[in-house]
Amino acid sequence: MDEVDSAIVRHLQMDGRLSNRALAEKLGIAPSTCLERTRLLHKRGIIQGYKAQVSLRALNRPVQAMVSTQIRPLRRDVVAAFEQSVTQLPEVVSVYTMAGSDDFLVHVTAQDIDHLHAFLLDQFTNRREIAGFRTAIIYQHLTNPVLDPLPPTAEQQRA
Amino acid sequence: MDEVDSAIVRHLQMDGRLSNRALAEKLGIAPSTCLERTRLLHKRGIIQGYKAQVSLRALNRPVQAMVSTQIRPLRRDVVAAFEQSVTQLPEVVSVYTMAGSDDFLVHVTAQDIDHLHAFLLDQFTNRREIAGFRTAIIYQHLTNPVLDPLPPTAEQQRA
DNA sequence: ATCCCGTGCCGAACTAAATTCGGCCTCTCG
DNA sequence: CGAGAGGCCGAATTTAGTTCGGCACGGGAT
Repeated sequence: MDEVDSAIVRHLQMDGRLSNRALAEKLGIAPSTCLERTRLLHKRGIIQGYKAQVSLRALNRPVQAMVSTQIRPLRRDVVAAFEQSVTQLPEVVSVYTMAGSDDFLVHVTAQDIDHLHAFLLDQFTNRREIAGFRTAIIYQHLTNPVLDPLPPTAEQQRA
Repeated sequence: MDEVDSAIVRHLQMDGRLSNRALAEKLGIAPSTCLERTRLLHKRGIIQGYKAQVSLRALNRPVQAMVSTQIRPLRRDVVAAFEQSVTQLPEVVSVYTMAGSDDFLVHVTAQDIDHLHAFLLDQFTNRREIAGFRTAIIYQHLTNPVLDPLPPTAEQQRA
């Protein structure tokens, strides 16, 4: 993970479809070298994949909310089942498993407030393991375009 | 936005580097047609771009936390300035602007707990406009791989 | 019913990119 | 000082992206 690798990661975070040639040119290296580097970044699991960014508005899901959720009993199998099933609901964008008074933060999207309410009544109120939840509307969700690597720890250096 | 468009969106959410030819073959349409469709999805703003998914662990940032933040005064300019500056900090993954008792949820990453603590002391404790914040550690963050479009509203139908 | 036009799709031709691979350079270790 | 490994390069090949002319279908007007 030298400076070239980290530049590759930075560029591909901004534009995941940047062509290998264009990327090579930006970095001042040969396309074949760039390809090799990028392949290694995949193999090492540093680059996990590529995703299209889709407009929630265009998908007709302009309403977003964060649902703070507690489940009981807080057992391994119950936690795993909750994460697994909730993540796959179409209204759910992502699930944060938390330490603290809330066990999960569930980021959900809906067509409008009525659908959000219906979704919560159907999927949350009904579930036995859900001991309680609070819903907060999200006005806006901003994302940092680039996450830079940090210098490796002493432990990672040795590996 | 017919069934073909929505299939394109679904596939590109799962694999943003899927080649046009491979995508066309999956859908049973000609590459030229598929290219045309995909271009229109960009032009309409439905597909906003592509991003490489990077492993936070490989980037040496295994610790994640959600920081619930209140700012005062809750004025437009103060809110905008906060969002803008915080989103660009390297430790920040994303910022949710919220309704309710917390004004923001800030998703942050760090090398370890010590760095997280230092980051909060440097960037949050110091700021005048931050009236208070609570930090909760994130054990895990799962993401739904595919967000499907919802059928259009009556209002959108007319457009 | 028929003609006309617009829309969308197809596939061949062309342009450009991805990929492979042999060779070279450099650095390190014996 | 020589041998080997690693990494990089660039030409050649394979594969993909892109353009464009033409065809088919469907709707509306005559």
